[in-house]
Amino acid sequence: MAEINRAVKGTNDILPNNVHKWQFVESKMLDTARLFGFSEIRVPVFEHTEVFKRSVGDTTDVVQKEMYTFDDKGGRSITLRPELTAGVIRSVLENGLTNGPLPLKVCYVGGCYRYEKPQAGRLREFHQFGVECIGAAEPNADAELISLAKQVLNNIGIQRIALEINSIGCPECRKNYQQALKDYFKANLDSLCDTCKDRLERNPMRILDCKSPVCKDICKNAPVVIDYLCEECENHFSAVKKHLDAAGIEYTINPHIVRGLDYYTRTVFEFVSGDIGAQSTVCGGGRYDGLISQMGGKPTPSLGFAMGIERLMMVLESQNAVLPTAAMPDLYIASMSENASLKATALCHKLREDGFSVQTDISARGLKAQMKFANKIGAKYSMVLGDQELDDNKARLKNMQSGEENEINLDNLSDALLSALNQEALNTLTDTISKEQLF
RNA sequence: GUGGAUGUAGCUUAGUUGGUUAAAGCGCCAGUUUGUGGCACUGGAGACCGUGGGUUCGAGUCCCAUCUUCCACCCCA
Repeated sequence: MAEINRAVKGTNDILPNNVHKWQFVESKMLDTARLFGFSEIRVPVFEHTEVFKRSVGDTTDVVQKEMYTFDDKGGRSITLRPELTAGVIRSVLENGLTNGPLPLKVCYVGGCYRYEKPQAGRLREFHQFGVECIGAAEPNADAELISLAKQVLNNIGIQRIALEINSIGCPECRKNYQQALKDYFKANLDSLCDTCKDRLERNPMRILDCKSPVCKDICKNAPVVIDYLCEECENHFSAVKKHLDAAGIEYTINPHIVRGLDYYTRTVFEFVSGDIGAQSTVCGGGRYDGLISQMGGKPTPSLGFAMGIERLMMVLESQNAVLPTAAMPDLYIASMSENASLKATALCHKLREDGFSVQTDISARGLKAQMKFANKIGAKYSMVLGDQELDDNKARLKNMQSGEENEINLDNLSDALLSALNQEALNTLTDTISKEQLF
């Protein structure tokens, strides 16, 4: 098939028949974040390439082989954001937001771009919801952030989700740990898989993440970060755990969580789902105390997380979560003559001004076809306009579910429709209430 | 980047050992007393069988290449 009618590899369209699910999920996310004091921030889809190299890390896979980078016509090296933290921090610094009251709490929703090989839960364009809390050093900030993530997941209807936490320490204690790791793995060098041999010098912590059975086996007895934390990091981590306990949030400590982005320090965490295949991390985040100074700001302890919206959608799908259904039109007006069509136009205009969702025939179809259409689009009410109705200035408002009809005066259409819809809503409400009372 | 699977109407699929105008269901459009939807019936539109080569008298069926999609590695959300 020609390129012109095919989406780029690894990209997805969100079609009208399920865009409401996205709208629901995104608005829940932003609403929940607001409860914790976070305001939305919107930053560009692309940045100077350097922004990502500096923050995400020059040696990471994301920067080395996954970025969409190009020169613009002015000769600037531009990169499509592979994640949003970097751009958000850039914006925060550029606009002097750290000079305002701290902590600064911002959140975002947006597309990210990574040149990867697509598979389940992995796309080249994907969407993240995330938050950044800037200027908060205390351990209860970490716990608050995790509790926000947890509540977001709850509020969109995710079930069976596991929280795993770890501390990877500060640059100081990590130095010792990495040395200990290297020593340990060097002793087992021959048994390691090839990729892990490479990792040994570059980033030994990644070996802990390896899925190869042999490496996994070796890792069982490897030194654990937590044992190498300096006193401050140790205290911080145990305080985080206490606050999580206080909030009643369950977690397991997974010493193998090693975030792939360079900027993380101390607390790191993931929410993992067993329902969506190999790409099971649905939310990842942690503390990045060094990032802001790395980006040219004053040292400012900060933290954040990001969630993959597509992956969350997959979890919801596989858990058969009940999402709100799309809003249906309130009324469909069928018309049977030129004059009726004119009247329909006038009525639609008025009703829409009054805030109703109304449709009428714009395809010159016969009455029967119009009714079929009204049915297919799920109109709650329908109304037929012909010469008779125009003469009487009256029509019958038909409830499409029950088939009941009520004669109404066309001058009072808005009021009649409103009270019909209200009655309907009331009925379903009392219906569900009486059902609940049965139990 | 590596590996495995896949590709026939909008969707889900059938297509016998290669043999005329490639089927079906759903969906779409239109009709079944010319003023009323959901059910039923009838009809219609819609496919260069992913793409490009090759083998053959003849290819949706066989071979090669390429692309897409899916799954895993890797990496991450």
